[in-house]
Amino acid sequence: MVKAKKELFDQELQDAARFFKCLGHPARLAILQYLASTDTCIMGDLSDELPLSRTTVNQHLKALKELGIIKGEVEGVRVNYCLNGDVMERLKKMSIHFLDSIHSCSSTSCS
Amino acid sequence: MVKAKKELFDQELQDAARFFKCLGHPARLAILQYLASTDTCIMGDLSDELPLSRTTVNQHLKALKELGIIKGEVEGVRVNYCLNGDVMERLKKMSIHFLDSIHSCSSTSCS
DNA sequence: ATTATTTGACGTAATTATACGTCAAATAAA
DNA sequence: TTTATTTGACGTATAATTACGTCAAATAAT
Repeated sequence: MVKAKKELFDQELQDAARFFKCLGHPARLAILQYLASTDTCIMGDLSDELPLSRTTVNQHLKALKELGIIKGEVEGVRVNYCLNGDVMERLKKMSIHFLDSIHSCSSTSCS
Repeated sequence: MVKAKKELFDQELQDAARFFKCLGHPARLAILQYLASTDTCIMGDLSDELPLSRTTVNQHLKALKELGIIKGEVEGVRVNYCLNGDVMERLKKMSIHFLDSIHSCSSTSCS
């Protein structure tokens, strides 16, 4: 790659793409599902649940944290992870807004 | 990477992740927006519109075609691209279903 | 018939993502 | 105090993505 070109697109598209990309791995979707299913969740719970090592799970958590989709409450040596309701809501709205703005063509050339 | 682990997750999660991943690049979102805005669209139109070379645009089109999100009608030497309404609808439903299934926790530990 | 368009296949370089092990620091338990 | 847990930082190897140029084949235009 000579140069990354993502920054040449509309900011809105970049933001949307970042969110979608973060949802673009089954491990991260599984993490979100697990966090939605429980109140208390530390990393060990996740790496027990997922077929991945602790370090890899940590990496996926980092990606989700960077977008603010999840947050971690430090409790001593442990960190209790949970979803960020506000960001999840924004993410949901953004997805629906974007997908609704895309309506398929109805011309005869598109069978 | 010793081995890809994606296939160890639920098929449903894998499918959802594949769709989200495909939406995870601003160029592909821009392509979808453009296709939604016009009836007739050949690749030259897209590479004029986007800040990317024709070959790169072609690569993104390929990714979208592989998931069935768009389709191309061959018209002589040209290919008229358009959205696949059915798949777009499925994608929309899947997104909403998945995101709705994730509701943030309400415990006191999650402020 | 010759020239111009348009596309997809192929190859390639650079970047990013994925997966994991090891280690040190911090806290908890013994 | 010593030992065990838990986490995040760091490094590393492999795979995938992104971006582009070149080329041949097919069709359209001259």
